[in-house]
Parts: sequence; structure tokens; C-alpha cells
Amino acid sequence: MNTFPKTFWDKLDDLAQNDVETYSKFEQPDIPRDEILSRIEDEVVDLVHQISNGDSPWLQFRNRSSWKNAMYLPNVGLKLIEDPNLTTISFGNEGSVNKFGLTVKLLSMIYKLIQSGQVATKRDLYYEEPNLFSSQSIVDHIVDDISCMICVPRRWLNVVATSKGLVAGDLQFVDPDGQTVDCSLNQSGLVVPVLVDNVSNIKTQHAKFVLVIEKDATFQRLLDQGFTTNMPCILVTGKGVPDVNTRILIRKIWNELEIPVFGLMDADPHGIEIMCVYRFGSLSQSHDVHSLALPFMKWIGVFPSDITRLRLPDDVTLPLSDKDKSKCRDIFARPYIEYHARLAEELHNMLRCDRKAEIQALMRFSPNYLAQVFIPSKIKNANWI
DNA sequence: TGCCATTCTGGTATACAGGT
DNA sequence: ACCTGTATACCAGAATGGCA
Repeated sequence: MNTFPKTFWDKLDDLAQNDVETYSKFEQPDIPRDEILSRIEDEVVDLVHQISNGDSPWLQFRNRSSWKNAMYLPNVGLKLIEDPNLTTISFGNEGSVNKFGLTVKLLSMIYKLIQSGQVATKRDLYYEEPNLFSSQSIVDHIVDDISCMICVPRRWLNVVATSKGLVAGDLQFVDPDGQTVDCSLNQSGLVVPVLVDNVSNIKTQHAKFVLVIEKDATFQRLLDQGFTTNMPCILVTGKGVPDVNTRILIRKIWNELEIPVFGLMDADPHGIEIMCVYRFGSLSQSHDVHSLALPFMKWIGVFPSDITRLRLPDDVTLPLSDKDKSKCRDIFARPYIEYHARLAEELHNMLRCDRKAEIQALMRFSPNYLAQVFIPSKIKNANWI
């Protein structure tokens, strides 16, 4: 910390102030338990009406897998449009009768959960009837469809997923059990609490920024090297594609502490996609973009252009595979690209040079290069996207 | 019959836990 | 040291169904 002049930290303060003025903090409106229960009841009443009219019962929900149903709002993220295409599953349709049955079954399970105030993981739900559901991913899909159908975040249905992300550094909070937790005391990072909504009293002593890291390996390495003691910051990793809890926690940290959030990803199509999921939100969770997207996040690297700028040798980079290239083209087609010219430029860059690199490639220069040179200089020079 | 949309399956990537 | 199973998320392509 002493190696950086005061102006360095002042700049971060200015940046933080600017972010707070640019991006709005979203307070989730509180929907009472009875309201959620009555929304489920309404769905069931509809089914009864359909049956008594002599029709095959059906359910409708907003389609979360089509890009046509999503729009990009700058400073917000990827949002489900107001009038999206609806998917209909019906008892009378051979292709969807199975899903219809499972959806009704899960609706009843969720209703009981909310009524009794119990919380279950998606895995718990699956193992109640493993033969019926046949696979975990089917339960995952349907639960998310139900949350979209009755317009509440999944966690409010008392259905959670075990957390995957880790957090470390100068951060203290009161966890859902009421215990005060100090992340700086844990040498290898603390698992993000499952009921992250109930995390409160988020505080820090000195942290000036949050650094989001794609991979666990890099996260651990930075911790081992004492990155958080040299730089007053908070480290977070989602271990690859981030789960919902990790993204909510980062959002909460920003809400409370009002400090800049930086992202460090691989310089490959997959790394860029993960950056997009953090920053703009994912397509399949676009109905809950306000509590998930991090539009204020700044991508500090590794940029595809860094491969040539830093002259990374060929033996630590790889040519793009066919799948990488198609992933690039895929990201190009997404609605947020036209608002972020430099992001598009970096994608072009990667396709043109036909090279990708992982964060670990920077260790070619020296083991400490990432912590002592790369990250500080990116922040100092405001070299982010 | 061919087209389009929807649904399902299997593949990608990340990482950890536990058994052989 | 490897393999299987667990978790997260996303996407490509096959299979299916409705409609002109």
C-alpha cells in the first residue's frame, strides 16, 4: 500500500463516487409470503377452470432461452422484455405433458416449502423423487421457470443452490445465522453464504476496491502472495461461471461499501463470456437482472490485446479452436456488444490474432508479475473496459 | 412436405469431494 | 494418479410438434 502514492487511492475514491452517481442501487421490493402463496394458488385455480371447461390444462411462462426476449439497458444489464414470447406446456401436448406434470409437482413442493417456512436446495427437491424427475438438471430448469412464471426471484421460493463462490480480504459481515464473520481471517477464502439475502452489516476497514477473479487457482495464488495485505481490497471468485449467490453478494458489497469493482478473466472467449455474465447478467436469469448484474464492473484483463502488447511468448498462448471461434461470433451477436465498442474491438482482436491466453500465462514474466505489476498498473492507468 | 419454434440431450467450462 | 459424482451456467444440435 505504501508503494502507491496518495493520488492513486484518491483516483479510486473519485471512481467510486462516479459509479455511485452513474449506476442506481436497486432495492428489491418486498413481496410478502402470502402474496407469493396466492400467486401459486392463482395458477392452480386457472388449471381447475381449464379442466372444468373441458380443456386440457396448461401453464404458461416467459421464455428465458431466447435472445429475442431479452434487451440490453445500458447501466442496468440484460433484461427480459415487457412482452416476451410465452412458452406453453400442456397436459394435452405429447411433447410437453411430462414437463407439465413435473411443473405441477414442483409447484406443490414449493408451496409446501413456503407455507412451512423451510428452505430446500434444488438437490433436495430432486432427491425427494429422483425416479420421477430423472435428472437434476430438469429440476433446475423447472424451478427457474416457476420463479419466472410467478415473477419472484428463485430464493424467495425457498429454493436455493449450494454456493460455489469464495470471498476473502478486508470484509466483515453478519452471516444469516447471526454470526459476525471476518473474511480477512481466513487464509483460503470463505464460501459465500447460501442465504446471501440475509447477509447484513457489510463493513470494511480499509478496502478500496473489489477484485472479481475468474478462476479459483488465481484467487488462491493472489491470497498466498499476500495480495490483500499489500493492497487494501476484497477478492471474490465464482470458480468459473459464477453462481447466483456470488453475484448477489458482489452486488450487495457494492451497494453498501460503494467501492469500484474490477474483473480479472482469461483472455479467451470463455473468459469474456464469464465477464459478460457478471457484468450484464445471464440470459436465463434476465428476469432478475436488477439483483444480479454488475453494470459498474470494470474489466481489467487479461485483454486479448495484452497478448501482443506484452509480447506473451507463443508457448504460453494457444490458437483458437473452432468452438472458440463460434463462441466469439456468438458473443458478437448479443445485444450489449453495440454499446461497448472496446469489448467488440477485443473480440475482433482475438479472432484476428487467433491467440488466447490464460491468466497464468502472465507468470512467464515472474511469479509476482500479476500481483505487483499487472493489476496495479491496470488500475493506475485506468486501463479497463 | 418443408419451415419454424420449442423441447430435450449432450457437450463445454470451472472446481471440489471421495473412492479405487 | 485417476475416475466418478457433485455443483454452477451456457450453448449447439438433434428430435419433436404445429402450421401453412
